[in-house]
Amino acid sequence: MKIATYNVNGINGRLPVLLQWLKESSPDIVCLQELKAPQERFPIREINAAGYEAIWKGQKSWNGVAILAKNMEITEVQNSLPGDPEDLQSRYIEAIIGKIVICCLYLPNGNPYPGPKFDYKLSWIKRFKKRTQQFIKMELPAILIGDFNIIPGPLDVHKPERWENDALYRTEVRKAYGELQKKGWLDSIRSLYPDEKIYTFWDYLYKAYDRDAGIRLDHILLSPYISSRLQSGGVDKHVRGWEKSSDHAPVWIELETEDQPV
Amino acid sequence: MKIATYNVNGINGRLPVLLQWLKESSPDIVCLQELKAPQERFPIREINAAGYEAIWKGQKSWNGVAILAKNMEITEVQNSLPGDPEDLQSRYIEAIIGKIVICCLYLPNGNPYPGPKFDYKLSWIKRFKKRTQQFIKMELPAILIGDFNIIPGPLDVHKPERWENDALYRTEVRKAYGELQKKGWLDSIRSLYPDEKIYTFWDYLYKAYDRDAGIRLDHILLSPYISSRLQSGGVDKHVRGWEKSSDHAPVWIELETEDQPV
DNA sequence: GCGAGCATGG
DNA sequence: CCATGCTCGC
Repeated sequence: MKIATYNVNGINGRLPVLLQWLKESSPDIVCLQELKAPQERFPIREINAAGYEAIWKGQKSWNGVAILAKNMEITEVQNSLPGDPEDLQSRYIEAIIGKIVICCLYLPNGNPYPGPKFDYKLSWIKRFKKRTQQFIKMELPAILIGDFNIIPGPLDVHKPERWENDALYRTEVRKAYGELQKKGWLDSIRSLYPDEKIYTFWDYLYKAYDRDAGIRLDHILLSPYISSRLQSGGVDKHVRGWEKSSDHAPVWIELETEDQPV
Repeated sequence: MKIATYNVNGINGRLPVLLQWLKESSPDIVCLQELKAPQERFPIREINAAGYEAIWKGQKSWNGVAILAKNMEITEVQNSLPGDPEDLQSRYIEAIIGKIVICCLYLPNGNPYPGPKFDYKLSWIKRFKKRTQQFIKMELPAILIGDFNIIPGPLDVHKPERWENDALYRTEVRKAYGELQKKGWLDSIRSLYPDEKIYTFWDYLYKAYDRDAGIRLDHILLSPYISSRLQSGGVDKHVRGWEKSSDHAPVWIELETEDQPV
């Protein structure tokens, strides 16, 4: 089973690219971030026509997340991150698909540091950790997947020194990312490629993609009750080079299907 | 020789459509209106690549006119309508191409009526008539071509009654258009099709093109010293139906070449 | 650089 | 309905 995440940076402007990628990549489950469209302007007809069911949480202009699945029922569990009823940003949607909990997230960017946006990022992470701990306690096969807006370490950034005081690389958020792993969450892509520079985002500015001046922000974390099923994974880097592409590239993993011989 | 006019409604947004039409229609001389681009953002490279030389007068956001020619030298004579140095709108450009004077115009819309915009339209027309009289007096082969923002008569509008108090159809402007003809200027398209409903513009709103609820605004007027060479003409109406088309359609005529037997 | 809204003009 | 140019966020 192939599971992917793609920060589309505008679902409607990105539709041709998204459909092209779905066609060539054929993932079973896809998490999307930065829809940048209100609930009623999600292109459900075109997504259906491409063979996918979907749930989504839209928002005008900003944020917005969705979960797509091919030939599988999607049971929505949450369409916002629990823990703060005043938080109206559409950054989290959670579903059960074929016994797996899928948590699709678009974690706040947090820049500029320091400031209220960074504080919001930290409090969002705190609420998120609380939620993820519930899956650990319940011993559930669960996947945390999406744009974390966290650069985990020096292998995940072209020039680490340029990012020291950036909210994506601050020690506080990298520490939080490390703590998730201590709790048992496996960074699937890094576990498959422990020593390589890997990026999932290249800025539109300064010809960042041409220079391969990227960062790794999009992650797929596996709970201990599913991580043994990890078989392969990667970044569809070439998609970033397409005409009218997002500034992110899709990231994917393959999981062994449950009823396969061990 | 084929001479055409096309109100492109944004030269840069319209470039694919314009190039497609140039390719299929292959006019020798083309007048464009509503470039909606400043002088430095006219896509001269792409126009050259399509086989055309060009002169143009740009303006940020609004107006803007150009003259294109294939395999002919363009000698710019005016890049604004004489008679009012305070008028900064880019609505007129005049050139000599192969002994013919080409006056490319984008006459003010004039709505709402009554008001200062309508007054501006009338004073623009007055200055324009003065200029055109000079060509008559000099007995020159000259062509007045472009978006006149004048509906000449009831054959040129789907529902005349809806336009009675519109600046495009007011008696003042229709009278001015009639006076041009009395001075010898031939409405080439109307002279070829004296009895037909002919439109060159269909509003983007209310599915005007589907309903054929159009108006005729784009005209090609010939001085007495060239009008005998008129052979054919028409409206490339189908272009209005293309994806991402302008709200106007191109209008063209064919002139007998000078050295042909009479 | 490139989304998305909004204002403005037609 | 559409094009431009502005602001904003990343």
